Amino acid sequence: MEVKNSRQKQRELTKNAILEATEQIVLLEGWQAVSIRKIADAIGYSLPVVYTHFESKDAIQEEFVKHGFNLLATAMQQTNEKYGDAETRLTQMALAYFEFAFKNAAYYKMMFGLGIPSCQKVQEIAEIGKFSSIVIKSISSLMDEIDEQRKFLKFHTFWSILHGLTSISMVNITAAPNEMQQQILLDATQGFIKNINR
Amino acid sequence: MEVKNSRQKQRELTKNAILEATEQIVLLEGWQAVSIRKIADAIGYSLPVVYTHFESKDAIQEEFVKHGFNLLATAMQQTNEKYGDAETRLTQMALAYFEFAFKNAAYYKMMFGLGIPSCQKVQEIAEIGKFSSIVIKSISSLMDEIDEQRKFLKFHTFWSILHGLTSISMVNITAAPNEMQQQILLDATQGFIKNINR
DNA sequence: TTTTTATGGTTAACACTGTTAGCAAAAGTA
DNA sequence: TACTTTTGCTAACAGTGTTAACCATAAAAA
Repeated sequence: MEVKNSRQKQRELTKNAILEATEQIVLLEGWQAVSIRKIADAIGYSLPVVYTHFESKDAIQEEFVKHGFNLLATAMQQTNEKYGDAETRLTQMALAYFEFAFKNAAYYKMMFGLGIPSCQKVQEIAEIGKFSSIVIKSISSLMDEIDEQRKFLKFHTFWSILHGLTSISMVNITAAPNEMQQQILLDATQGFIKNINR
Repeated sequence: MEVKNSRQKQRELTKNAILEATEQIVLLEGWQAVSIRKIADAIGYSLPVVYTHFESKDAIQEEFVKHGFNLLATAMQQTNEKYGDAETRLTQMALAYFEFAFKNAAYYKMMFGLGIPSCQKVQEIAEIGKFSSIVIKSISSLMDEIDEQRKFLKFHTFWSILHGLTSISMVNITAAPNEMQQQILLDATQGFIKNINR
């Protein structure tokens, strides 16, 4: 047990207040709406006080990224404990991951640096159609069925695999070596092709 | 053929100059380093001139997102034409996608709103370890092998699938319906599990 | 108890950012 | 030549992250 005098206690309290105030803004308006002045306003102190607890705005974000990964880890832990069979366990973990990301969208976006495209107009960019039609054509030549919706589903799956690997490599989180990245790509593609006709 | 007087010609020229100047900055320092004043400086005009060609900074970005998807589409097209066998064609497309993303990293990041995490410090966040160790444990219970590196590879593959689907859904590019997203998730997970022992 | 010393907090400023209003000069049209 | 339209400018507004200079007040030393 460490002894804390009232000074240290006070410091910790206002540091927590900063994080809570920031979370309020993040959840309501997203990280891009966070400003040091807003935080200072919310905790009832003047602006430079924030800088006595965090050396920059990035430092505050880092704290949130850490917290986000902690939340994700516990969500996975809980799912892990709930199911006995290894296969359903992994499937449930996939669902839990997905659920986490959308229930904590603000956190997830911060964790992976997502969110610049305005989320509204991007849907209307026609250029995406060119890309998807080419890939869909290539995928459907491997499929027995000709159901349009299943083709679209498979395309979305394939694209997700590609984009996921790419963006994780790009943010360089796990710092996997270069030749491994290619192996991962081929590994995932193989699994996709194998499963293409269910 | 439309007749363009010298006024329209001039307008188009400076518009192109804006895009080229912006590209220079984007390629050298990334999109976050782009400012309207820098652009104006580069094209030798004053600041508000930029606003006579683009109504906002977001509009400029939109242009780049479009251009990025065009580049991606032609890369896929070229790969598509090069290979006869459907299976190798799809595999080569996966490789081409990956190559495109890293050769045009600045574009790719803009297209998917990637890049807030500082890319340097994120690697050192210990909290990621908790998450990955749990998932790796769950994956390895499905594997016959006990090679550490292969476990890590499989984890990376699984994570890529999850993150890819999540972030594409979150940016909401294709606007796939909600129940389909879950199907895609299960589809990809199934393929991954099926292929887990090669 | 008095005098330093450290500390929590303040205001004000710097150097930026995107965006817009108002005005002067140039170019095209009558 | 006189009038209208376009083009480009300076200056400003309202923000942003960050830091320097300063002032009380509380703790520590004399």
